Amino acid sequence: MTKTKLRLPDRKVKVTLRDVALHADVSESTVSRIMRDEGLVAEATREKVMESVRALGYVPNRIAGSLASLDSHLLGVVVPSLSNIVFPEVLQGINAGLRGSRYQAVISVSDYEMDHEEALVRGILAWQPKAILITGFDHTLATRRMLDQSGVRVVEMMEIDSAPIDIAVGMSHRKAGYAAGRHLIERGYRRFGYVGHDWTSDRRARQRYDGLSEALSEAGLSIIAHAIADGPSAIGAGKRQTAVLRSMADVDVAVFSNDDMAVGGIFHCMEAGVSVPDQLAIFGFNGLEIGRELPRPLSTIRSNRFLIGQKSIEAILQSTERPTIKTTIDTGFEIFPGATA
Amino acid sequence: MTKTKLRLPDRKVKVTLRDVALHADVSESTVSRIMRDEGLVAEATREKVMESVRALGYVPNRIAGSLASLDSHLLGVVVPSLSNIVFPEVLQGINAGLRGSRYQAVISVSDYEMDHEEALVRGILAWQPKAILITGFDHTLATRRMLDQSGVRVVEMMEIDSAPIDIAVGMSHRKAGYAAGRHLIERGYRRFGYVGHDWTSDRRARQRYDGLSEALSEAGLSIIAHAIADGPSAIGAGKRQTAVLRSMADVDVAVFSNDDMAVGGIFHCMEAGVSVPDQLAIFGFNGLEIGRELPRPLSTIRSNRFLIGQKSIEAILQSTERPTIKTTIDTGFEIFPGATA
DNA sequence: CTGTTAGCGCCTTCAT
DNA sequence: ATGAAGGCGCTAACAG
Repeated sequence: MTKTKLRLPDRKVKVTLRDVALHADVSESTVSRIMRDEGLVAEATREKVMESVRALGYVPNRIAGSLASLDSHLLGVVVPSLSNIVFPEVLQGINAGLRGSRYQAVISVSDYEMDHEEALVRGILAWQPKAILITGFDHTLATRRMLDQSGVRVVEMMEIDSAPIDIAVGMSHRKAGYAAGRHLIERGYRRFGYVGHDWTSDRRARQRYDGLSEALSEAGLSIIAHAIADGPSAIGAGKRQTAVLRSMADVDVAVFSNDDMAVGGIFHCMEAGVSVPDQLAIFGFNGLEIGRELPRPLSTIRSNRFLIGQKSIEAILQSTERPTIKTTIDTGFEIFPGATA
Repeated sequence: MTKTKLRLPDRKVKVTLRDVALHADVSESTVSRIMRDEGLVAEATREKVMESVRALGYVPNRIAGSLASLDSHLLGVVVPSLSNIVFPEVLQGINAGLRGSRYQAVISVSDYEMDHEEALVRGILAWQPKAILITGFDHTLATRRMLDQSGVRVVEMMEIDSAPIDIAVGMSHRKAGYAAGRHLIERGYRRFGYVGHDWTSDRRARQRYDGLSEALSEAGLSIIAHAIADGPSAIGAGKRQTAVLRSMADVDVAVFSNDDMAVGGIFHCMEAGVSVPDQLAIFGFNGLEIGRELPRPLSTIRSNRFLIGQKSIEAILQSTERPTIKTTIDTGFEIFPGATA
């Protein structure tokens, strides 16, 4: 038996930069430069090396790379949910903004639990991201402190009614609620009902409600009946709570916490033979596709979810160092008159 | 001026394991053990160290940790889209399955572009994940080779009609289409129309169509009219194509590529005053909430998206080493009779 | 129960 | 245009 050093030769041996360097008979740094196409390299050398790369099936190890360069090229993203379609839409905007850049988003879902969010943020920071995009202003104290002290860029998405840690990108939900109120008052509605879902986890719905109340109050009006579902927003919940609302008071318009709930309201009216908007007007929030395609387009407020994601990325890429001044970016909203109110 | 060594003392100096060790007057490995709570440590030492951790605001660097331990605890996930709600639902299942485990999912979106998917997979593999969950069986040759050679666990999600690289978790779309056909034939329908969307990016819709055709063919029937939208599935597209279909032939049932399209069909009928299912029956696929809450519940086939995500994680966690045998997990489907067909 | 010693795989000066 | 040397921050044996 020859004196060969024992190795584990089989398939699973991961091939490293060094293996490529040996195979191509150049130094590791040359291979490194080529893999990152940075610095000058002779065309002949490059080809020789790339051949070795292919031959060995080399895949660079970004973990080692990030450690050495102290730059992970990672962005952390935290959203509360994926079942509410608005958040996937924000993610699409993020994705679109990231195309072509060398950054990579790492998405986490908090399920509307602030403690879980805290754990997620801690876990994300451990990956040394260049930035964190998080939903809203509601975080535990520890989360806020971690984000602040991390020194990385922080975008708080969806709303702009508070002071951000670094950057806020979104719209004023309070103003949206107010605008809805003004709009409906001008259209002659006076007997307002409200159909909503659990506010404890969705403070922005609450803010819209507050804005609505303010507009009504200024006009000497108020919301005369409320029907609130326990759980998250959903079509079925909207349907059931609309029935509840109608049994409570004779309202001429129902304002919903969002389009999902409002679509449920429409379906209830269809089933109950209630004419919309003559007997009951319906107003939502978000501007989802389903609302637009209903036989009678849903009256609602369009929020620009995709734009929020996109602008967030733009803001970060503009400068990956956190400046001393805080930024707020208003992506606006727009009343969509529709035909249900 | 005293002879102090110049440092950059300000906030941004990242604190490392070593800083904590020095501060607490223990060795680095002790701190390391405590941070990972692994191995035995005296309670007194632990507290002393944790105090230093808090005092310094130490956040472990997982990049360095992963490099040293050769274990990233990362799972790569690739879905084609987030706008089609079924994929967020799969992600929720993944998330649920991951809760409590020490793995973290990194999600990427291919936008139904196989070349982009290839780039994503390459990028993910560079992070040395323990597994990759990818959608479907349609990948570029290079993607397939990378996945195969990587040696990591690979789950191909959503469908099970082909041989997987490692694990397949999903349902037979061909059988679902076939079942829909049988069901509708038994209910007496004979003049079949089909409303669909772009097949090139959604091969599973095509498989359901093939299954449907097969069932019809066995009964001596066939699809007598097709209306296909160019773009992706959407309510609006379903609505418009239903109008097209009705102008083409006098069908008594329209089978849709999925529930989004089918809901559009329902809306078209409402607007056009077409009675469902008497004048036109409508059948979808997926079993989305909206279908169930319609005044007349949508007849459809329930797929178990959440379960697919969950089972995929289970399969991986069961053994993070790729075995030689391939596994297929059928998450099934179920006809939901509804009231539109 | 705690410390020591080597790396993990790559990048970044700095030479040459 | 290329190479050599020294880390990046942490973990993994092994001692003790």
